[in-house]
Amino acid sequence: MQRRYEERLHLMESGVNPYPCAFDVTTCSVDIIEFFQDEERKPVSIAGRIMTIRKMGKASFFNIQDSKGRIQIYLKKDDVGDTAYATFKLLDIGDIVGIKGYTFRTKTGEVSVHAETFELLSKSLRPIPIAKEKDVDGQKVVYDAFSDKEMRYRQRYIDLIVNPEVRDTFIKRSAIVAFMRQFFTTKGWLEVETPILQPIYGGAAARPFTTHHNALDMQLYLRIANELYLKRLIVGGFDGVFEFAKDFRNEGIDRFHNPEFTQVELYVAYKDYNWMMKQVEELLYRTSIAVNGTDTVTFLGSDISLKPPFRRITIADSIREYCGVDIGGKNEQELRLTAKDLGLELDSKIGAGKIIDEIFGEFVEPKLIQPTFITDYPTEMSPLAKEHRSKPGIVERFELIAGGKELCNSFSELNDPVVQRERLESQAKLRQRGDDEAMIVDEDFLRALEYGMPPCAGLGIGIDRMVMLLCGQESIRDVIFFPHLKPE
RNA sequence: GAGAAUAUAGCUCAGUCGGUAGAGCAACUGCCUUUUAAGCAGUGGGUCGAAGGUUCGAGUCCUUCUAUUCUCACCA
Repeated sequence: MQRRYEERLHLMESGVNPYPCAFDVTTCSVDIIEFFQDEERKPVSIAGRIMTIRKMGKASFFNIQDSKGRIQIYLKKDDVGDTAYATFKLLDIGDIVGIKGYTFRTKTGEVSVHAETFELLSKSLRPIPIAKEKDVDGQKVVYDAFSDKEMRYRQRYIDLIVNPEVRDTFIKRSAIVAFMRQFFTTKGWLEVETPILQPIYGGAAARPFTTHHNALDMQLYLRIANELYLKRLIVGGFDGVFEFAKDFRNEGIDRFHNPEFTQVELYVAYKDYNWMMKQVEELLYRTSIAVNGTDTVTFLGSDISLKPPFRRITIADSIREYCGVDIGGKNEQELRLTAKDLGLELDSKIGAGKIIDEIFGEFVEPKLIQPTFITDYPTEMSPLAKEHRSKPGIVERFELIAGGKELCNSFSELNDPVVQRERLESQAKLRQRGDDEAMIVDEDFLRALEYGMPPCAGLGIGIDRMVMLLCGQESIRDVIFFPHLKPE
């Protein structure tokens, strides 16, 4: 590194600006290769980072990498002159250069750029890890790949330079979000923004991050969900609203959880959860086709088909199917015994709904690899969902499970302000008993409902998990640029 | 929060029974005008994650700490 600092000074002394302002780029690596025609000496101007250098005395080959890929450059002393060639010899892997020249094919058949002039665009002072690759029978073999996961996450910029598949994943993530946004927008729904700093957090069962507003001298929370604000907008008269939202939950970290994560929430007036299931099927299928060109993805070693319709089964039926026990009509005590028979150790504080959720999460969910709508949850587990139109004690709610993990959560939204108040107040009681994930009574939200909210279907989709599924990535850290790590 | 594993050169990794630190690539110096893991000859490069301890002597054994990875718990 010391050497490179000296080189930078040396270049400046010899009249080369190591950090010029701009360079006129006319094309990119993959376009040159794609549109190459042998008879043609097409003039090009291209820029990128030097990734390999092969010096052979008075001529050299090197590869540059731009945002699309790599291309080989041929540089000959006779063409660029003694001074320029001497400057070239001072360059390092990692430096960013601009080249003007023309396209040609080498003796060994590689489409390349014959440089006529080149210009240093940015001097790199730190060596980047070099991964060399070789074609063996058409397969790319990579040697000495930059693979230390901690460094890859801490210094994602290097990961992106050195490991092209990482870049591809994030490009696909962007395409997924762009497609979903277009999907929602063309249906006529409005993209909105709601507060991240909230005086009362709500909309989910989770522990929040707290922060403090100095001027107002008040405690604020980073949102755990945006549900209650979006429903206020439905009260306000919008037919459909959605928000791609960073949410924050103060909980453990593993390969499915990051403390900040992205969720899209959607609320559409006059619809119910049955309608929403169709929307989810259509959305997943079309997104997969749009970004992958196929409706099948491979995740954790399983082929998953996203072709509608997805299987639908009630949570009670799913437990009957996978555990062979019937939970229908059982009270808390009976459910507790059932769970014990299945071998589950349960906290004595949790109620009937939570017991069902535990049984489901332990024995059913991991087995649901193909996309499956689990429907009709116990009311107790779902304080914001509307009572089922025909089944007592049950709400109109579904979760979509795929690859053994929850991807979406949705319900026919509860819009009876009196019932909603009762539900939140019983949450408050759970809270007093020590359940720090129980919800808080949000008086303004209840006031909004009292003015009248139309029937409404709501949906939340975990974007990170959806990207994992569609990209075949097995860790959430591989679909978030900068996953949370402890400080170095 | 619990358990297991890992931490050695810029990167990827060896390092035997405790005896003065090794390789490939990268870097540096030569040679080389169509190479592609370019080649050939030579050179330099280390607080062995941190702090203690045992020992004549520690990369290696012991203790504590830190970070990461994986699994489990909580959660989406």
